[in-house]
Amino acid sequence: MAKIAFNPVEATYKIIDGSPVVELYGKSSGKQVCVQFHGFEPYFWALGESEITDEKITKIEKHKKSFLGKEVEAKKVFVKIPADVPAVREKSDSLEADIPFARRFLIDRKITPLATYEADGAFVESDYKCEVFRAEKIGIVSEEISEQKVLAVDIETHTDFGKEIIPENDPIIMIALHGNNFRKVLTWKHFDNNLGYIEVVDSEVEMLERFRELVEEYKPDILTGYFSDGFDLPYLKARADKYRTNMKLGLDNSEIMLRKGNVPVAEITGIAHIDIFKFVKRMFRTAFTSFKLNDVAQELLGQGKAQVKLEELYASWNEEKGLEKFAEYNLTDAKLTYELCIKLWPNITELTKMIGVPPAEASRMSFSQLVEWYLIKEAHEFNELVPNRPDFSEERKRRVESYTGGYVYEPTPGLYKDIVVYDFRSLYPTIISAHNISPDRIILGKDSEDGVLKGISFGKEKGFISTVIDNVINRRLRIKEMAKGKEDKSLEARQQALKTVANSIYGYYGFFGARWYNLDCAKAITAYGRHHMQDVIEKAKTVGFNVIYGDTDSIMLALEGKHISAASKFVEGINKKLPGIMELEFEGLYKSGIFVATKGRETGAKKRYALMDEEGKMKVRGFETVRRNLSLIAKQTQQKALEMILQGKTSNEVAEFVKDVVKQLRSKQTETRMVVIKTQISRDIKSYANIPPHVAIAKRMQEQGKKVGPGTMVSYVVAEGKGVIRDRSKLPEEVAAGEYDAEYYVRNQVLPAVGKLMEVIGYNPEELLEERQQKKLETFFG
DNA sequence: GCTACTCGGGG
DNA sequence: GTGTACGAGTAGC
Repeated sequence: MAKIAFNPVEATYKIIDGSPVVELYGKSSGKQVCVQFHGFEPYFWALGESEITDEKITKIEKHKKSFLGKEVEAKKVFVKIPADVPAVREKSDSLEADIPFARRFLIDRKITPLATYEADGAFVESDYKCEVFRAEKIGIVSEEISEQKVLAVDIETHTDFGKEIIPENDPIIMIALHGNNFRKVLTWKHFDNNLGYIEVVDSEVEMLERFRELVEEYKPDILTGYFSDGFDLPYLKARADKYRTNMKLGLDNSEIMLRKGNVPVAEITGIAHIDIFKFVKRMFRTAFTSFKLNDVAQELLGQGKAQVKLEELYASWNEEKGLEKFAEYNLTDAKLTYELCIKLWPNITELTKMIGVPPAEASRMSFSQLVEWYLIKEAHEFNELVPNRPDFSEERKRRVESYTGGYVYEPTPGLYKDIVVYDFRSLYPTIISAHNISPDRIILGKDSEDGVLKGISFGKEKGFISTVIDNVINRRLRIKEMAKGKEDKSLEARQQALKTVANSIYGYYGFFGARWYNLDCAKAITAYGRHHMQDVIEKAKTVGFNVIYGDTDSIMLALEGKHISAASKFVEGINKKLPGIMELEFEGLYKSGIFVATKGRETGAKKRYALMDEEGKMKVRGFETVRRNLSLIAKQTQQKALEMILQGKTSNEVAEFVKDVVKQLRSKQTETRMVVIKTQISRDIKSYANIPPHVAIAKRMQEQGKKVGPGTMVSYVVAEGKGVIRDRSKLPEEVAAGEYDAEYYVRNQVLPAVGKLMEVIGYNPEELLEERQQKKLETFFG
């Protein structure tokens, strides 16, 4: 018998001689290994008294379990192979009959990917690309994780810029690889260069084969790319298919696997494929507005992509000229991707360890999935049975159910000075904990003791989910305590992971696809949230504060000459009376803020405001920010006007600025690029039932003999004329300078963008147009 | 207000 | 594969 220590990074299973064998791929003494485990039996749970018989059932055990607050006797029904489960589960009220086999193994054996385990057994013969170890026993050694070898991949294709990228037609012309002390750009045309990392082969197919070889030699544990689920890996596979060669990157010699669905996923057996774009997009969902590699890298790494004109690549390749800079560009993309993956790896690691699923999966999971898989893992620890997923009709029913959300205090439109903002720290998680909001503790028909909930209350004994969230919150507080004064990336990442899950549980209760879906819980949480908010607002007013705004968990007070310490003292008093771990905390102090009116009314718009801090940094919420189908002139005017107002410029100054923009538009001096609206064509032109402006443009482009299809970016300008917008839309090159419809841009773009701002500073937006009326009169009489 | 549609990331 | 999928914003009616 041999003993090895290893860190699993991937889990799957195979049927060998009619029995399932779990395979854990990972690292052992710096080398890739596949640890096989025989003898883990597939099973599911069945409720109810009735007898279940099926020839596929190998044995049935009886166990005492809890299920949604009830003690039940459940039958553990075993079958020979995982695929037997779907065939047998229909015969009873089954539970946990859809937990994938490899994941079931991880949960039951308490194996957390990336941690260190020891296996007893022996190496066996195989044709795999790594050694295969047959384990008799697997046990945890430590939670320590080993260093992972990361390889980033990026491809360039031969695509006419602006056209749809078609894998069947457009060859791959360069492939960049970037690892630790490893960089390479493969290509199949010779060109002069001083770059040491270029390797030239004779054809695309040779390049694909060389790529496969390089991956095999480098032996990465992690393969990463930017949007590689939807682009690089499927593309590599498609090109390999075309040449009837293979893209068998899997350690078990399997192909790249593409999961079809709404969201594409590419998988490689034994190597964790991380599409770092997906992870970034979830992690920074609210923090970033753009998720292009250049912007994300700029934000997280402080450096952007290599500056090239990508639209020149196509011709450059044809003419075999100027290719060096594109090779550099290609490598830079791979390098940035590599560095993003390295930088975010601690976060992926901590999420993996917390949720207990392999990194390739944890990195792609939505918030509700993270919560769900965490709860499934915990359920096993708590001897709880996992509820089933909703069926189609149940899901549809849930989709239309709605309920009251957070409390929003309606602001009085205006410009304010010296604003202090307080937040309830983790409002919903702390409510779940403090008020024991758990599906297994619901008591219907009884009001809560504090009088907040009517017709429902929650028992005193801690429930499953409220216990789980309690643990999560407490662990997070301990870690934050430990991390104090230190710069520990993994501690920071761990508290982030805990926060992510804690913050997602409320949304999970109300998510239509959730196993522990519970609208009563979701409603109770928001009811408590509204109660506590209203309570604070009322008390603030009582002691003489001017409450200007409040939304769900935050409240803004105008100091109006009061010292900030008066506000702190007030909040201290509030905190003493809040139940459990609930707490109101200081968020920030702002020197000015603007709140606008709702459309067509006098009342203050909710969720639409801008604040400016001492350093002049703006915090803009709810205004039209960066939407590409809004013209630049509208976006820029709004941004600038907001800035001026918050900096304390007079209403005359701001009005003059906007009037200037209007004047420029009307006097036809605005550059065409400022009035261009861009939209992409997504499908075949003929298949549109309705014709929006950009489709009308696309049709005309077709008539002119231009190739227009899915992927084409259509830019258009609304020109002067009669009828609906689509009849007046023209291609930017068709319009002469100043041919745009000034009135459209003034009234439909600029004015809506700044109108409400102008009202706040005492300007009737109509006044901004008056110049034209005068002009009209002049021309009439002139 | 509802429905149809687009977009994101990638070249 | 013992599974599975988005989510927000806009134009047109």
